[in-house]
Amino acid sequence: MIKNQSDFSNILIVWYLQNKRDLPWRNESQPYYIWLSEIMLQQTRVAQGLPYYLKFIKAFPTIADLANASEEYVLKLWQGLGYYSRARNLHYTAKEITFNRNSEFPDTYKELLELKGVGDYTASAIASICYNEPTAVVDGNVYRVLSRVFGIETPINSSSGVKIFKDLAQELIDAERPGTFNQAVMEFGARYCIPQKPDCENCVFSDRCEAKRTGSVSKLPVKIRKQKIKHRHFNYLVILSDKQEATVLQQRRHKGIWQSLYEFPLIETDSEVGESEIAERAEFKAYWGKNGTKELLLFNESPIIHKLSHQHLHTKFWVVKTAEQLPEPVPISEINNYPVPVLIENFISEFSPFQN
DNA sequence: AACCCGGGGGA
DNA sequence: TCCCCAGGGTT
Repeated sequence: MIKNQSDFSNILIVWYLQNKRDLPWRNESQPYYIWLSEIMLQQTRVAQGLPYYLKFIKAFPTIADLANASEEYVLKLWQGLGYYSRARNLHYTAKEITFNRNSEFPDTYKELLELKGVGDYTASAIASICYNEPTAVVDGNVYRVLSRVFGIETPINSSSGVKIFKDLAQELIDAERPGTFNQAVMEFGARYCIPQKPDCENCVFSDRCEAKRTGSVSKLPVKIRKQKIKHRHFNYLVILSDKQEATVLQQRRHKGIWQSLYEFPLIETDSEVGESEIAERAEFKAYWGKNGTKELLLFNESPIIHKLSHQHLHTKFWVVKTAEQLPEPVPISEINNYPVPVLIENFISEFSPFQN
């Protein structure tokens, strides 16, 4: 077992200094860059978030640049990264700091926690990395490392588990270099103490890891509940104007998936439907008019199943060629300026009339 | 406490 | 297929 706090911390930090990746935000101490990277990496692998981080700091070198951008442009750059409320909250908070707080970034855990989109993890990360405040981070990596090294079987997503792991991490943190400690635990979890088949024999904690001693590495951390997948049926009306120079996009305003992103006019049904059902819907008839729809044809015969972590979207794209004047036409040449879900982006890139 | 929110990658 | 990812917000 680990004898004391400095024992765990020292072993860990030695490993970290020898094995850490050279990531761009590790060369920064400006809170804006650390904040940006932490928001982007929430529930997101470094490999996936990295190109977005580089794109953002290039487009928005300062927090004021971000604050002065339009939400639509921020969402466009965020497109494909998922969890779009992160982008909306990021933009909201950039404006809050720039315009209401005299461009002064909060510099304590407590104040950071008040920012929209900043929870316990992110506030701890920024406070420790930027301001040397000894506040321990607890993310998926920390849960895994601590549950194994200390043999803790309390479910990580129970209220008692959250407190137990936070308290333990707080006991273990190196008060002299909290930012290094926090990043070290996470890096160790991400690169060595991995979910599946970690190399326990050569681990720096091999002689004191409780899970290794009891052979329970593969069972830790314990996690309860599994969300069940919900199936939905989407029918998109891909409107094509007479000369095929314009289409129609609508913004998703209500709460739910893809809030604030754009999509084609949507008909959601309880089950898969055919052409006759679509033709009866008011949403379709709105593009019918006196001059008549010239064509209604199905782009994909079998539904495209777009899989989110908690929903499967069975999707049909219905191409509607109409002679009607479109209410708010979107020129095809501008379609790529709109932030859209990956499901829509994939269709756009495959649908020949939308290619230049 | 339970549920919602994306998309991608690894085994 | 299933799991998980440098989590946070809402109800």
